[in-house]
Amino acid sequence: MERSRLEKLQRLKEKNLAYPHKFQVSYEIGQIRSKYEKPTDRKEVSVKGIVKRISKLEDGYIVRISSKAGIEMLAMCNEELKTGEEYILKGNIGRYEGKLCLFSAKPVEDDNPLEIENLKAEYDLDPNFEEISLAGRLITLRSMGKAIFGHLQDASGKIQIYIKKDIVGEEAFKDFEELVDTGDIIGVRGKLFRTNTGELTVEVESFNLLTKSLHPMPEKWHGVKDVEVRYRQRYLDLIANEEAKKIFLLRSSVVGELRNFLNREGFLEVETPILQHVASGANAKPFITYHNYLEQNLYLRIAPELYLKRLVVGGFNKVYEIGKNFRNEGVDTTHNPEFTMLEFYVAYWDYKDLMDFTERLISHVLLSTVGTLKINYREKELDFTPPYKRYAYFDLLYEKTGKEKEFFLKDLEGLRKLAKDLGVPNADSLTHAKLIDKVFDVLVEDELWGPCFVLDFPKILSPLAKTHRQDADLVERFELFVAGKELANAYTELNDPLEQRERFLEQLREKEMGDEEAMQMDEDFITALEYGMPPTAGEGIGIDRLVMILANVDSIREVILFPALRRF
RNA sequence: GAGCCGGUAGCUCAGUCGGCAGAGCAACGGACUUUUAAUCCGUGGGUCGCGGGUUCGACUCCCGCCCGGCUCACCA
Repeated sequence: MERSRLEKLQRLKEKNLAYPHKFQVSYEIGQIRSKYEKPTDRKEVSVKGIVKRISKLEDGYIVRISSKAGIEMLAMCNEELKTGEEYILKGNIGRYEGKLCLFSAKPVEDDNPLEIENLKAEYDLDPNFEEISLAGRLITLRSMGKAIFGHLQDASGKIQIYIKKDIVGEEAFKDFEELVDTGDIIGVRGKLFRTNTGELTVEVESFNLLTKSLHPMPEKWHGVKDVEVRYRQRYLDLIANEEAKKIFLLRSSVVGELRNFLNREGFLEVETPILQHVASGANAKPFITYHNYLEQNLYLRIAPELYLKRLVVGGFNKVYEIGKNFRNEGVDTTHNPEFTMLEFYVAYWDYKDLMDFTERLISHVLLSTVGTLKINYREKELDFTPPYKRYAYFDLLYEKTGKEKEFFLKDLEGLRKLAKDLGVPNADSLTHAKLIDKVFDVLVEDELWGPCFVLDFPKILSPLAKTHRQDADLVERFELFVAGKELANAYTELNDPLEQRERFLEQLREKEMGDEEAMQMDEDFITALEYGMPPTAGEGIGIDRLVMILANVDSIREVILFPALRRF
């Protein structure tokens, strides 16, 4: 804690001004901005302006340009402009932190450019001295002597405040100067106006310090870069780094739109146990915990699958759950020990119905969050316009190796040799199923860039999927691949309890042969199947990975608010 | 778990060959009533991740440990 701030807090306490219980706000910051700032639809325009200030970003420059009369806006530009020079800039009109901004701006010759005033008149409305009260964290302060400017911020946006000695009075002005720091949370009451440069601003008539920050804020220009601070103290990341905040707002709207879509399609949202007696439904190592009263070990679920299918047995024909799964495995850029999955099940559908449905679901999420089906990921385009390409599992392997399905399923030693030649680690000790999986991984997965379905997996990889109607070696299963990563996994569900028991037994044999991730037998689930589960299809979608793709980030930690880290 | 890279002021980062620990922002004092990465003048601020070792002398070289990043292995 910083000593000067503690001393200020002490004085606030003496004046009985510290930590008030309530401050009435008339708007959220983002609300008042959207009331007076119209959406821009990215129209291409040319604007005339004088360059006032240039700031370098990682990629290009952000430029403040001004009209002759001093009205200002921003421009994002890749070319280096000269301060003080007048340019005509052509670009797409948008907003950056609420301010009008010309994106992809390029200097051009144009005999009929707009004035900044024209754009402002169109998109930025006159607040007409509306009386409002707002609160937020004070993130910048610019003292001019007898007047002070600053910005208040919350997750919805930021807004400028203007504190004038004449207006707030001698004593309040002195209090502000002596007791308020950047980082404090303050409430203001006053009139909305626009400054000479055109920025929406609260002319403060009175203010209250609501909460003192006892630590200085991260640096305003560079933000917080240290990932240890960003992940362990995510609140600082959210305050200081606009990009980080945007990712989590995006994540929230993705999850919201998934719910909207599924609810509209007649699905029922349910919650199933996270503490389970049997860790099954996926191939993974579980976390083990202990329940004192029950006097037994429980597992944190590795998947909700077997419980959701029990609900289909119970007559809930369309169910879904969005929730955490827990897997006691490595941590890296695509794996966090707890991660969020959407799983849904539909009675009387098969996996082909699910492919069509997946295309509709993804389309809905993309259009309602990022607003387009074509996005850039890692410098390459991803086009989610349906239909996605569909490839049969063994066709992909045949293309790469010239070998047919029989080779992979029957010639274990030949397969083992192929795996070794491909450099698959521990090829000598892997089980048959693992070998196929690894070989597919090495040969094919990275190349599945555009969204595509891989379908008809070998049965030995899929203990819960129904045998293929045309080929007893296969199951009716598909995975959706995007950017070389598995994004969704789905199949026609195995609903024959006798066959399901055999498949579990096969898994137990795999476990004995050294596959630690082979599935556990779930007798209670088989009992449920014995009562009869209708023909059903089910699917799981990794929410974290979906958000990674939409946010164009390559680490799962960027889309999880508090990712798993070692205790410091 | 292995290999490589990193940890220096509240934040972002420099620190040469082993020779007094640096800048910008933030903070503190002062000027400034439409500024906006405000500007101008001045001041203070360090367990150089932790612990050993080498050396007259270590942020710097060596060893061990902690934390993180990337790559790999396991996994979605």
